[in-house]
Amino acid sequence: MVVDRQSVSEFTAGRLSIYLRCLGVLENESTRHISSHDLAERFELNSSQIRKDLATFGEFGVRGVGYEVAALKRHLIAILGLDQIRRLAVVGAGHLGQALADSGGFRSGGLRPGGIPTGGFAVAALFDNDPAKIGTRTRTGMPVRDVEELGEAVRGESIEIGVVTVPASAAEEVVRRCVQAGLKALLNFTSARVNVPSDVRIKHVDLATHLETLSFYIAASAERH
Amino acid sequence: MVVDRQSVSEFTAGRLSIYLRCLGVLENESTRHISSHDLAERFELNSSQIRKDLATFGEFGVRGVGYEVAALKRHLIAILGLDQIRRLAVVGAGHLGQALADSGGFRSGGLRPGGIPTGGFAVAALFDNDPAKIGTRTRTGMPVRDVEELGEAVRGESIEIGVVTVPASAAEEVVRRCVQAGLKALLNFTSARVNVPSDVRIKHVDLATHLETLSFYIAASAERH
DNA sequence: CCGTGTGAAGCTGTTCACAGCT
DNA sequence: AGCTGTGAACAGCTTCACACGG
Repeated sequence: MVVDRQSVSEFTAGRLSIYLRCLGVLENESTRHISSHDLAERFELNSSQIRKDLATFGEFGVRGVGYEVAALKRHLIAILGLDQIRRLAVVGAGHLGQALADSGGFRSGGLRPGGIPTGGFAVAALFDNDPAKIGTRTRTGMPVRDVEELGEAVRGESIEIGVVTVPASAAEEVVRRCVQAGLKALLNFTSARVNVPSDVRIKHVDLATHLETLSFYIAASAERH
Repeated sequence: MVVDRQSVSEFTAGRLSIYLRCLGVLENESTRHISSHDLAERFELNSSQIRKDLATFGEFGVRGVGYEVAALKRHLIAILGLDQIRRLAVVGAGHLGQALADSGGFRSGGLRPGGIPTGGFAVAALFDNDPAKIGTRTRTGMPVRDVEELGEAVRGESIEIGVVTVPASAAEEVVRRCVQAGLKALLNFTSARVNVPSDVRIKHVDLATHLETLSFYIAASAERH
């Protein structure tokens, strides 16, 4: 099964990640097989959508039976590229950047049969441009490095993903640096909408907008003309 | 203009927040009027979409002229319910929860003509269930309170939005408590997909899924059958 | 007979194009 | 003449329903 990954929608890609999490739960409960219908019922998903999403990448199920939990989980790990550790650079050593660096990334793949972790994410380095912060360490001891070293670090330390946690006013400059450094995927926590070349993926996690959206739904209609 | 807010899509609501930010930039540059076309060009948006989104809530523009920046900004602030401070409770005093509490919420509305802040978000309290953490303070001095006090605090301190930053395994229990306490909007940072009653809004900000989605797009197709 | 994989139908969100107001 | 507001066309995502394989 060959698919152009870039043509897969973010909706689908995001759900693959959710399915992976569900399968992890089932595996812990020693469930060996599951049908799309039962999976949907159990985790409040849609069974047709599960089948469609999976069918994009191959034929993983058996008609009349369903899917084998462990095998499907392995496939999803491979499809999502989680069978290796992916290294992150956090740029911006403010409260949020330090918190993310200290949380140590995320274990995604779970454990292989032998108990060996299969992959996930690791924060490889934390950067800032403030001389007062450079050289200090976070609570868990991760050093704050000069953002001037970013390009060098990305190339020398196999870093693939940039996490941008600077003030909005610095976002454009920092994203430019990340692209320049060769990062192909960025997670942007600022409220700035920054443009990147088409071969770079950027995801916006804009907390202000999320809160404002919630505010919208709980607001009484009070607009006066 | 009367609209059932619940029927407005999250896409539209999110864009209103983005438009508000754009108008803030224009206001700082002393731009008085702008057409949907120029607004779209300037911030890489779509002009038809801007007009459609705004038209949902009223007729804010003048044909042949465009929109008045200050007036439209005021309308958006009212529509988004940002003409008052909305108070947040952060539940989970780990790295992320403390970082969010210390970042002090977000100023959304900007300044009124007189320089008075118009509104935004304020972190009113931080909770945890770990006796070792309760009673301690964050870097900026915010106290960590016992999650048992949540209901009382929500009712007594006009808290409207809950921010869930606990481990995934505790998410369901914490969300239940938030709903019980009377919170009508939740921002969930855990990877657990939790169900809430239909009168409560929940937004999932699942960092693991965001990273896994990025991983998907940068992964070489390596699935072996 | 059961459940997957999939074309077709349905629905939602986006873009187009123009009538109508200033 | 210029630009908004809006119905109609379009695109993309979701759901349905069933043929097919086990």
